[in-house]
Amino acid sequence: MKEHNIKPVVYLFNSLSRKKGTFEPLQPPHVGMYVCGPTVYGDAHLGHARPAITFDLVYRYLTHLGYKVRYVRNITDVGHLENDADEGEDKIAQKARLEQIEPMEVVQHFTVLYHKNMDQLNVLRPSIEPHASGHVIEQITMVQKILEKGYAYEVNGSVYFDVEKYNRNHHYGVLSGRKIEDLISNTRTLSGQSEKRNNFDFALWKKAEVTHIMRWPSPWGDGFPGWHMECSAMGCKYLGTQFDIHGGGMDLLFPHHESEIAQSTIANGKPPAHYWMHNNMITINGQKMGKSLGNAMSLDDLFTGNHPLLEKAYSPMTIRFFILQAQYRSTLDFSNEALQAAEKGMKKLLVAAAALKHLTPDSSAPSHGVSSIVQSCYTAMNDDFNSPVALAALFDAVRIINAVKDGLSQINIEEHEVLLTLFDDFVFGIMGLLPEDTGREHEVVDGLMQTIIDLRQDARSRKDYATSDKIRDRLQSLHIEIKDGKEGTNWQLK
RNA sequence: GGUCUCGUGGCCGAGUGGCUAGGCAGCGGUCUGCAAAACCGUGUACAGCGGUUCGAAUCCGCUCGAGACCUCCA
Repeated sequence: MKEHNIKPVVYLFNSLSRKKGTFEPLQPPHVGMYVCGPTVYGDAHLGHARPAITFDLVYRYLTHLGYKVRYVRNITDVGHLENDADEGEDKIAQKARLEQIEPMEVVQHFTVLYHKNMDQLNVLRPSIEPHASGHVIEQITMVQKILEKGYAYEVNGSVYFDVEKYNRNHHYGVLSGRKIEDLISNTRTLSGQSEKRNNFDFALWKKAEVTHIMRWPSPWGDGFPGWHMECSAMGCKYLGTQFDIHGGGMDLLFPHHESEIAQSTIANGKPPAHYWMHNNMITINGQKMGKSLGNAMSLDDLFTGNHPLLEKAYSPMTIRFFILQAQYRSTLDFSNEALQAAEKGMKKLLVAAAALKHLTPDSSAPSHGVSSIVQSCYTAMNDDFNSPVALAALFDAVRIINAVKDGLSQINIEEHEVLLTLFDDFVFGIMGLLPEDTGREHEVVDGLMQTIIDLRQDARSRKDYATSDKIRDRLQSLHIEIKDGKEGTNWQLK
C-alpha cells in the first residue's frame, strides 16, 4: 500500500445490505470491479457519463490507495430485447435494418463515439472492455451449466431461468427487495411469455426468428443470449466466480442485477459480487433522463451547445466537475444554471491549481493548517466516495492559495509541498480534472500574450490609458481576460 | 396497484441528534487610473403538522409533494 498518514479504510454503501460498511477486498491488494457498460446502439448521452465518471472515480481512488484494481466494463453489442412495436427484436438488429447497414457497423460506429466522448471526459479506459458478441461461447456454456443443474428449461429453441425453483432455496429479490409473490401479479406480458412456466422467468437464450440478423448457433438452434447473460459470463471469465465490486446505474438493479445474481449463483454455486454499487440518475426538470424518454442529451450536444435546452456549450471538464459535485447516490438535476455554476467553480479551482505552482514559499510563514485539508479530502473519499465534500475541502485550499498569490498571506515550504501533492493527487489524479487550455501552441500564445501585456504596461506607465484600454477591450472581445494584480498582470481565456 | 427513495437558503449540493459544508448568484467593503480577478465581511435553509429528547434538518408517526423500479434503459 502507498504510504499515507490517513489509514485508508474505505466505507462504501452496499446495495445488497443497504448500509455503509468497510470495504474489504477478497484478495488484497487486488480488487475486481465489474461495471455495466453501454449498449452501443445510439449516441453516448449525459446518462452514460454518470456511471462512467462515478466508477472512474472509484477506480482512480482505489488505485491511488494502492489497490491493484482490475476494472472490467463491458460493451453490449448483441442488444437486448426491444419492447416497442418490434417486440422481441434485437435492438442492434433493428437499428441496422433501419439504416440498411451491418449490425456490427452500427456497433463499431457508436463504440468509437463512446470512446471519444469518454476520452474527452478524461474517463480512464477500463482494464478490460469485453464485447458481449465476443463471448457468446462463454454465455452458451453458462446456460448449459444452469440447465444441467436443473434451474432452466428449454422451450422451442429458447432457454428460460426457472425463478420459482430458484426462489425455493434462494431469495430472488435479495438485491431489489422484492418478493416473488409481488412479482406474480406485476409482470408485463412479453412475446414468448406463453413459453414460460411463469411470467417472471427470464430468458437465458432466445431463439432467433428468421428475420433476426444477429444470431449465433447454439445447442438449441440459432439464437442470441438473454439480456443478463453477458455480464455474468464475462464477469466470471475475467474476475472469477466471486469478485469485489459490481457497479452500474440504479435502473439496472431490477431485473438485470437481480437476475445476474440468480443465474451466477446457480452456475457457480455462489453469488458473484460482495459489494453492489449503484449510481443514481441524472434528471431534467426532476424527471429521469433517458434514451427511451426522448429527453436524453447527447454528450456531443453538450460539448457543442447544439440542443434546444442548452444556453451554451459546456466543456467536458465542466460536465465532469458537475457530476463530481454531487455524491454518486443522489439524483443530479440538470439545468443551465447549475452547469454554469459548475463551470465557474471549476475554473476557480483550476486557476488556483495553476497559481499554486508559481507561489514563492516563505520559510518563516506560519501554518495554515493545510494538513487538516488533506485529511478532510481522504475522510470524504473514504466515506463512500463523497466527492462533493472533498471538493469543498479543496476550495479551502483555494482560498489560501489566492491569498498568498495576492500577497495577502505567506505560505511556508512544507505546506506549499503538501498543497502541491494534494492538488496533484486529488484535483488531477483522483477527480481526474484537466486544465482545459493545454494545446501545443500554448507556449507561443503565452509569449504573444506576454508581449501584448508588456506593451499595455508601457502605455499605462505613460498614463496612455486610451491605448491600454484599447488593448484590453480588443482582448476582451476575443474572450481574453486581463487581470492586473500586485505581482503583475495575468490573463486567461473566458 | 406493489416495492423503494427523496423533499435543505435565489440555484446546485453536502450534512443522520448539539459544533460555519462548499460552489454559483446577490449585497457591503478592500485593491485598481477605471474595470476584471482576487481577498474580507454578509444569509435566524432544512415541505407541513404532531411526537421522542435537556436538545432534531438529522429519530418516530401522519399529511402533502416529487421521483425511481416493477418493461429495454446509465
